[in-house]
Amino acid sequence: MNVQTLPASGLRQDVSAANVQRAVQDGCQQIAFPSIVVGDAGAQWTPRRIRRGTYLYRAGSPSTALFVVRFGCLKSSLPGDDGEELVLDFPMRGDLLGADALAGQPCATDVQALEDSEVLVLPIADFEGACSRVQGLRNDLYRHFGAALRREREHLMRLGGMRAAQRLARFLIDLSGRFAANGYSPRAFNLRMSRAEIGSYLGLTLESVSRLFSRFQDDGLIKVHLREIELLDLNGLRAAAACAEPAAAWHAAEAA
Amino acid sequence: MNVQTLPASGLRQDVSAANVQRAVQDGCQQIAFPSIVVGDAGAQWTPRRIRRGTYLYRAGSPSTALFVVRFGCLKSSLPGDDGEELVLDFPMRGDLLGADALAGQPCATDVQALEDSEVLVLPIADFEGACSRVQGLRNDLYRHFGAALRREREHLMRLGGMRAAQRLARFLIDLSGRFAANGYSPRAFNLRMSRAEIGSYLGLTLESVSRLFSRFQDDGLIKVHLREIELLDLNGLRAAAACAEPAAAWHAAEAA
DNA sequence: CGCGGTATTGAATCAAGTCAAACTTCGTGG
DNA sequence: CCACGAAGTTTGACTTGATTCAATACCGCG
Repeated sequence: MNVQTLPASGLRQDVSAANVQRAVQDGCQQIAFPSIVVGDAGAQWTPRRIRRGTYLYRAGSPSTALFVVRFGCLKSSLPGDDGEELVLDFPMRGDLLGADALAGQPCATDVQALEDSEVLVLPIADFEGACSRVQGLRNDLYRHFGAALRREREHLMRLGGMRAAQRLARFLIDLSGRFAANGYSPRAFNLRMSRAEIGSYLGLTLESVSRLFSRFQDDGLIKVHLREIELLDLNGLRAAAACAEPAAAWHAAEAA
Repeated sequence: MNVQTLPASGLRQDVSAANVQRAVQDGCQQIAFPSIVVGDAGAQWTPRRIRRGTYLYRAGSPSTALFVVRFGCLKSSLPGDDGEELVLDFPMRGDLLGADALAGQPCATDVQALEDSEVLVLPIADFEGACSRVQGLRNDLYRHFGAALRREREHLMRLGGMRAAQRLARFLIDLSGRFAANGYSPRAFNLRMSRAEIGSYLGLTLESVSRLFSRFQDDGLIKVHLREIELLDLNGLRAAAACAEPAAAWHAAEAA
């Protein structure tokens, strides 16, 4: 098992396209919580709905529970001192939230639902008890932490050493994989987030994001209209994601 | 206790300047492992020296242990597919390494000593046992994970929404705090890393880093010669770190 | 139908990257 | 001990990718 390989997951086994998408380079985001699914004594987890636009929690508020996203798409962001927010992640199915609770720290981020979503809640008070009862919960947790750190590293890589086009291409491939793992099509999906939010996440301005979408479309890599997006040329996208030379491979197609 | 506040630490109590430096904005990097220091049954931790330039572990190798840095300064980096490395962090005293072991994953990063260093080693096989024996170890671990995530968030912020000068200023302030917490002077210290490594860490080129050092020096904020650095005007640096407008406050001093 | 929020597009600017050269420091070996 | 070479650093000139400012277009909704 190497870095790219994912741990076997009970959560994912019902998803048909998962295996295909697993290969889409950085698939690290799938965090499995088999112990939750198997469930038995894990009955402590209670579902909770979050309507679009509402917050699961806000930065600074006391952290009281762990959450696992069951479905939907959220946004976790760091509210900047200047009013501007910095988008850190778009948590989706299987992602864990509220880890600050374990450390006994107040919430460090805002978490808002980008669409109607549902999370499973485990009050932190019940955590130790649940751990001793549910075999594997703690291991799942460790795995999650590892995955979260790896995910952030990926993100750092995007922000640190990549061109704008690369970042966006990777982002799309990444999303494709995650949506696929959630049972949606890996080729055509619906961006839950605005250009501004994508920009913040990728360290770009919303205008740059918009421009790049247009350029990708002109190059025949994608078809995009507002938040509807279709990936036409996965390989081309991968090339754009990998290639430091934007004028190379996928640009040649421009002439055709 | 809020986000900025640090947990009480046995590791730090002998350090005189610590309290002063604690205030230096994002002091989150101090991860305390009181349970190690208190030690008693935690005798499982064995020290290990790492000479400058040698690796503690390499990406891809099986992860066998947890490590806590006792002294020295290391570099953890993601070896890029293209040969270029991406510097993720400069672990120092109190920082935990090898968390991949908990998740049962192979090492994801290279970790190399930038100076002669020492780490404490806990073989992963002994981990559960140590947890049950040493009260608080698991909590320390959770705290560490929380801190690590918060630290990465900080880093993301730097890379995402900040100008080059801001990033470097924050980096210096950050380093100052960490060195201080390790018993060194917060005002004058020795950079353990090259310009290229700083650049990689901050998402800049080495030339940009060099230029910015020169500029800070011209503006009277610092004095720098090779890797010897002295912070002359902490407040000015903080202003540079905070201010999105590089031409503002601290630039006025240029005229004087 | 008109309005507000979101997205696209264009033109001008600027920060940072790239390429290249000179200089310093340091370790090595003649 | 000094000369040499390698590695790391500084600085300059130039290029360019991305931001900024601003105008226009579009979609959804009351």
